[in-house]
Amino acid sequence: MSTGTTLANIRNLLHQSGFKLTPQREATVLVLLENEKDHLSAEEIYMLVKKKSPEIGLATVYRTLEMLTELKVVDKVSFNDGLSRYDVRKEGAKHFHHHLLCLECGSIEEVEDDLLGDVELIVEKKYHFLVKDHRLTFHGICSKCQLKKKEQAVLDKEAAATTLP
Amino acid sequence: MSTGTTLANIRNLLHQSGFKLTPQREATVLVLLENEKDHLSAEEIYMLVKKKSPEIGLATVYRTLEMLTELKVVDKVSFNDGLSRYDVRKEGAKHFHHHLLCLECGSIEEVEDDLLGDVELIVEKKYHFLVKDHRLTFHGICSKCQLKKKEQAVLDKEAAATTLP
DNA sequence: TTTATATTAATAATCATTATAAATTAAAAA
DNA sequence: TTTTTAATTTATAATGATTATTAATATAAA
Ligand SMILES: [Mn+2]
Ligand SMILES: [Mn+2]
Ligand SMILES: [Zn+2]
Ligand SMILES: [Zn+2]
Repeated sequence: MSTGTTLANIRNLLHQSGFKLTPQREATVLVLLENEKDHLSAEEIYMLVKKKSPEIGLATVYRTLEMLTELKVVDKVSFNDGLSRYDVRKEGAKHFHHHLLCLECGSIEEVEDDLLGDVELIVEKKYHFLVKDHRLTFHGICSKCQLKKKEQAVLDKEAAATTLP
Repeated sequence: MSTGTTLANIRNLLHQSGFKLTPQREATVLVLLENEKDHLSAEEIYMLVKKKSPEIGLATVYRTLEMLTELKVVDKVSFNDGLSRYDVRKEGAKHFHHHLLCLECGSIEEVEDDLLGDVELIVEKKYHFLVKDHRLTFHGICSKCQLKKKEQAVLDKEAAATTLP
């Protein structure tokens, strides 16, 4: 059902680049693939990998993530919360997807649409900058939190109506 | 000559929010204004502030930066180099400007153009996400480094022509 | 002036990440 | 197969950025 990145693909990519897919690396890759919608930190990945391979070391996870970032299997992203998070790059997608970060609940939604084509052209023409990649995150309020706020506003109004005559 | 943020503006803003502009805070704000094109880290700001007020403490700089971020006087940004950088928000500009990060030389160029209007509309319509702010950074090769690369390619070709007959 | 509050400096503590060194594993050579 | 070499890993120490703590100082209120 998925056109996405598979373990076999990644194994080939590593071999082509002169690396081997050790059991530790395989366990790390599997955790990433099993959670591809998430944006896990190194520590979170480490905890999940330990369930499969309890003997793995944190430094190995960091080294593996660095390698996977180098090979563009994952993208390292930062949402201004003081640590790096890792995002599996979709196999088909030429461009990196975008993010919607909710300022209320902290949720992160993914946007796969290719929205920056025109913008990149402007940047290349006007600034003579050769674009290779991008990072785009919108900060705002997710639909759930907008609803919650509306409901709260209704409750507040009712409460005001009963206390003040 | 500048429609930008001034010390007086910031003093007012602090007072409105119930803070005072202490000498330490003033020194920190001045350093930020004197380097508004840069993207200084807390440590770099601390070093510059120490020239004006050698007795200032690093924690005070951090606290001041946190306050200024809260008041939207500065934006806290991260370029995946492991630390936070601070960017003075232009007074007039409603939207946060964009960045061009060169993967060769590490330089950061600013893009003031409002490029995301249409994109934000799509996000609001399709994802029902209420956009408040954004972060957009392009990764690529700056014009200088493109030139350097071209020149190097010419030199390489010449060298190959003289060694191999 | 006395008292309360805000702010600061100095420093310790924490958290994420990287470096180091010894041990283990896998590949290559003999 | 044994020996040697290189790659990889684990455990742990070190580092670097940021945050928390605490006692001192400055400012405002009573
Ligand atoms: Mn993502
Ligand atoms: Mn900037
Ligand atoms: Zn939300
Ligand atoms: Zn460059």
